[in-house]
Amino acid sequence: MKAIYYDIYKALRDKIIAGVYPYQSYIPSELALIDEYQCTHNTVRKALQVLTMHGFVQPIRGKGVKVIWQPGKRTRFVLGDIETMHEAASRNGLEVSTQVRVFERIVCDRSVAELTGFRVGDELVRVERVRRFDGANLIFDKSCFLASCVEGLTPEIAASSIFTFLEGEKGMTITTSNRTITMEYATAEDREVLDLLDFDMLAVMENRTFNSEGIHFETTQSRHRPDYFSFMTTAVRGY
Amino acid sequence: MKAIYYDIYKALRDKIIAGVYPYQSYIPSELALIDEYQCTHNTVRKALQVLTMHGFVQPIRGKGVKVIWQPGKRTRFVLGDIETMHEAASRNGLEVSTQVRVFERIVCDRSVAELTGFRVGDELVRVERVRRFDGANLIFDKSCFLASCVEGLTPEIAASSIFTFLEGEKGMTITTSNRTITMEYATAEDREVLDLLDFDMLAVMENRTFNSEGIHFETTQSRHRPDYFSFMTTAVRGY
DNA sequence: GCCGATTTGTCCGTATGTATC
DNA sequence: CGATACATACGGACAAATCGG
Repeated sequence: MKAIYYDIYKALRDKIIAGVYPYQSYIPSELALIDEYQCTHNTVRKALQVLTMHGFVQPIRGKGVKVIWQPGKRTRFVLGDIETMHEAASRNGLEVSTQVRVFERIVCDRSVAELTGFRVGDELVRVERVRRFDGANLIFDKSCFLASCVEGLTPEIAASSIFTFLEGEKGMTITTSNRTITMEYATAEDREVLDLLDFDMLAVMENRTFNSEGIHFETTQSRHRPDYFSFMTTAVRGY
Repeated sequence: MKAIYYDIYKALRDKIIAGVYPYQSYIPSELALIDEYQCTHNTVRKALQVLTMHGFVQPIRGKGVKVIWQPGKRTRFVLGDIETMHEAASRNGLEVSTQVRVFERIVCDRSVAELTGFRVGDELVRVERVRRFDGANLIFDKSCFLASCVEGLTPEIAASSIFTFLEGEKGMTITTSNRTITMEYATAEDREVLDLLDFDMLAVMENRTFNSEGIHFETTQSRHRPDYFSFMTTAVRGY
């Protein structure tokens, strides 16, 4: 992302998070931002639009652009943007270790197609990983990747970061991720793999990820122990 | 919303949902859309941007704009945009009835402030509602509204639709909603109020809603029976 | 491998409308 | 009423990626 509007977006976002522009205050006007960043109206507006859709500010006609973001009180694990497990973990000040339980090539049949959204006959790589942090196995990831998109992937890479591998070595760009969050009963397998204490249900987040070609190349089902699950997002009317 | 870009957005979105532009196909090019809607490049692009951020399409440089939306398989209840309980229900083909359990004015103290994000001393209206559909009490809503924003609200209105009242009679515009999804153990009160069967945990969605003035005027905690909870959203990298 | 046509991505400059103060 | 500030749209320019001849 090397666009002017994106630089402005990041600068404003970071100032809001740092408290330079506090909750309920107004950020500088469009005209002031034009002056500061030496660009046009439209470029500033694009930055403000992204800032708005991420829930940081709200523009009010005739008045200004008001900060509506407050620092989160929840510690625990928080998701909501596209980020790797390690990014999320370090943001929470945690060390994650990953154990790869399954790593195999399969051909997509009807039942897998139903679960993952891939087509019957697609060549897939199936990976199951257990995420351990805070001294317990807390997340169970069951993934399928389109084999043609992850050529060269090994169990060793899966244990560190698949996304870093894909975006680095394979030059792929992860773009869109469609998510569904539900709750499910823990299965016998969940109980065997995770440290569930006496929880009998899990927070399940399904993620269908598309690359910059618009190809659906990954479906991951992340099964979280309930006390470590927290998801944040923003909805904006009209946009 | 009476803007050209928004009309284009809606037209394209509806065609995608209707299957006119199926999954993995390309929608008409920007040039074709300019021709069709008699507007400029930029206006079309704004419509495409919104379509992208809602997870319907993904633009690919040099090729076109590809549809990545698939019809959801999940029945049950689905949330994800800003909509009223009744909108959501009718989308799922259900009749909802609402029972108002609590309706009172309170002054925000430290513990309420902690829970809701309002300031100590704010005058609030506290409402508790139980949503019944499919023959069972399935959702327990605990809300607080800024009293100054909901003058004239009655228990009768709360039983039908508070948002319709606010957007209609009071001319308020609901704009941004910051959401957090977690899982919690059911309390004795939950068990008393909801038909929980043998579920001992709930999906809890907290909603902090801002109006067009950027005023945080509502916090609602919706406690869902797990088997009727399903949340969908889209994350886009870069935007 | 090159070139030109097509398509999306970013940005500029301008004009007009609407809401607030 | 005028100044300020956000909202929408126009028209033009060039960059970057893709594809076919």
